[in-house]
Amino acid sequence: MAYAFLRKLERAGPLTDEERIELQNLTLNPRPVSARQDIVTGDAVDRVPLILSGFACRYKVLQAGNRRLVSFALPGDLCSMHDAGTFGRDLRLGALTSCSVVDIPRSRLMELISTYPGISRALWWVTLRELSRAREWIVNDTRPAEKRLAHLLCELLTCLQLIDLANENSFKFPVSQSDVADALGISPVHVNRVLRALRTSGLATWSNQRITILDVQGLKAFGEFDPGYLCFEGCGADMPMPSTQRPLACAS
Amino acid sequence: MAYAFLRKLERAGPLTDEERIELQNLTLNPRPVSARQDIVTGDAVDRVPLILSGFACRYKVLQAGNRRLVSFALPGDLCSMHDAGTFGRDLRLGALTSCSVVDIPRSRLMELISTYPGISRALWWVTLRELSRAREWIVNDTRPAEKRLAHLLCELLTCLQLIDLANENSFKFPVSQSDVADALGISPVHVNRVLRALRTSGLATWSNQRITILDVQGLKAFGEFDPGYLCFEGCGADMPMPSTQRPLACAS
DNA sequence: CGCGGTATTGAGATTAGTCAAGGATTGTGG
DNA sequence: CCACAATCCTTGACTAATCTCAATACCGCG
Repeated sequence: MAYAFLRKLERAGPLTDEERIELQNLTLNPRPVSARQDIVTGDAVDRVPLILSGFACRYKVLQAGNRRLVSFALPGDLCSMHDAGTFGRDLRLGALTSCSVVDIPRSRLMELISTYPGISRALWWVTLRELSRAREWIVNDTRPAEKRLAHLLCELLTCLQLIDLANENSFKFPVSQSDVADALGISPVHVNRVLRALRTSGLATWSNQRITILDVQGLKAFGEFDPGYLCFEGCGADMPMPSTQRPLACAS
Repeated sequence: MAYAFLRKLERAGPLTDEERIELQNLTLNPRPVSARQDIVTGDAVDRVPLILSGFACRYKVLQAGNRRLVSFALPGDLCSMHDAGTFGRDLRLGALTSCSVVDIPRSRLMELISTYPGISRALWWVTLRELSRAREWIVNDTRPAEKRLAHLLCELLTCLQLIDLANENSFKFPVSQSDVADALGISPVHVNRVLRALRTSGLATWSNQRITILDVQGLKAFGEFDPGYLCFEGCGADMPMPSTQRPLACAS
């Protein structure tokens, strides 16, 4: 179950066996969360949720009553780690499908960060990646709906491939069109229409909870998708990093 | 000139006199950048730009040729500190007005982070704040244009007040409506129309490069502006922080 | 089989974009 | 200090994108 988590963190840079084991130990005793439920209820700032399986999202409910997702949370994603407390208090974390979640004590995470440079670096990387992705979503919001959806599908494909939840050109996606609408900031009806347009163009299809990209290169080009913002290259060897004990160093 | 910079960083938590002096020393020898010019040209990853005066922005140019801002950079803002290198390579930093900028050697910043816990914490805070703001911009993108602009004006007022560039209800804003359009993801013409609507509603005016909020409470309510996402409360005393030497601790 | 949620489609309303023109403002050089 | 150029602002008319409402079809599940 910890596979996706480790797989993802190792993108930041190599982990030692010891670090891997410590991280793996964090993933014991998961709890189920059923679809459409909030994963964090109340002000549980002392625990950091880690998604082990299922699709979740960070979101906010606007005054008009509509919801806007600011990011998806996929298996292996550590959520609201740095933005609980005074940060991101207004954002909620909800399960889109039924999920398996582990609540990691924040203090335990702190210990690991203080002890293991690799873990410190990895968690730094997670945060910077979030920032990069958030900004890409802002940019994506200025594209027309069709490109916007194309871009999102490419992002999902790429991120799910990383954790072996997608093959070369398709992935299971048991999420409603309404959820995607809230992720894109457009209406559910329009999602449906745009989806048809992509199907008609021979770019992608979505049926039986499975999204299939018929023309991967074509969809990426159309959606102006450049995976650079996903920071899969990790912190990079060219980055100045005076000491792995200093998380900031990793990214600066 | 370092006033805004220090003022801002101290929001994360108190700095010692020594830390303050070190930070102040970073702001020597600024260079001018004229309006409409990129502040960082080429791949100058070894230097971190700090805006001392003027309005700048992080932005990206889309395939269609239009530009989208992902954030403003105001006096005192340290830019692309953590997202240069592999992070945010596709984002550019441009001056909206003529600016005064200092290029801080990245290595020097690293030294300070490793040496001073207060500085380490402050720079961590800067990053998390950026994330929080980016997500708020995503949310704002789903509001209708009028509310979107209202929200932005509230954000600007609040952020500029912090560095004494705004009084109770107005601030100088020598930026074009086109720039605001790119920040909101709407057309310049529509910005103008929406502006008129706000004026007609008696909420705000913009003339002579000065934005005046006629009804601060009204505009905030209309734009659904809640300053929580700006993280002005800093890292908070309630946050677990095992050691100030560990930047991650501050925010987690 | 029937029910509830979801998907799909159409028609009309609304929001926002584009194009175009004229007016205002700013900056510059004589 | 003025004239000019350039940019920016403002507005109107039209177009395009998207939303809302509503009806129907589909699907999984009990």
